[in-house]
Amino acid sequence: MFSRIDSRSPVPIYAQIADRVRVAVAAGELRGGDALPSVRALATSLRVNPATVVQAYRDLERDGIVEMRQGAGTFVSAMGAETRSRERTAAASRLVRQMLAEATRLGLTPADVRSALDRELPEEK
Amino acid sequence: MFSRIDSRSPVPIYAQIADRVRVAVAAGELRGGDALPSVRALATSLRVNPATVVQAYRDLERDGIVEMRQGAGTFVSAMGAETRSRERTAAASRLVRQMLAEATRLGLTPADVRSALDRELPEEK
DNA sequence: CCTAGTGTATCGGCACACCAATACACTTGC
DNA sequence: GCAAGTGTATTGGTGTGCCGATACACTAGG
Repeated sequence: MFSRIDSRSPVPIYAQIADRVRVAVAAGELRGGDALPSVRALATSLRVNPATVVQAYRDLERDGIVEMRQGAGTFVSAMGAETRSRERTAAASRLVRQMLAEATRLGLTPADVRSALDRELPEEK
Repeated sequence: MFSRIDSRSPVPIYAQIADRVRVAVAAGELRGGDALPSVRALATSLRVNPATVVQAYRDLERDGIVEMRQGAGTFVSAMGAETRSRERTAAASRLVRQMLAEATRLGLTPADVRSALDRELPEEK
């Protein structure tokens, strides 16, 4: 599950780890209550420092994806289906708002962004 | 034109300067051949180091927005209307592609992004 | 020419993100 | 209880982006 970690990538290792968990949860491979690898186990497995794994897990906890219980382990938090769906739409909105702000920063209009999205996502049903 | 520069902002000063020029050019306030403030003049006006202004101008030059001529000054480069329009669409595409990459990084689908954009931009004709 | 004004180049400090190392505190299971 | 395994906290090293300082090279105008 954590096979591909690139230490030379510009995206930090802790982000790569957290992203793996995110997509695994989003894809349903990990469900509420499932245990994640322990900080040490994952760290030695990835040839990485435990603190790096901790940072990844803490980010996930801040976003409500997992819960860290001292002495016990780290587990993906149980979320109802509609809560999860709401989280997805909220994340998407944050992303889009941030992009729109960047667009106006560059002198682009919302219409420019919309047509660009239509261009990048042609497969529309 | 450069009245509002926030040195405590997380976005770097050189980016703030470059952005000002970008929107001024996009809005038509600056046209091809117009001279920008000299590196030193703008630097002292903003209470900023000349090298910071240089970095902003170099970024603009890399993007083809301006041309720096040693000993002469910095001028916005003359671009045909269709060239400018092509630049806009290219910039918008870059932005959207980058956002889509981030979205998949978070386990979101293109459909999530599209519906989020529809939600954020309701005024559509 | 040559001076004043322009961009160019290089160095250095500062802050911060990233990550390794190490010692500490807690929970579980026997 | 207590040992093994878990998360927690602190410290420090390394790299890099940001920006200030200073000296250099070129171009215009008189």
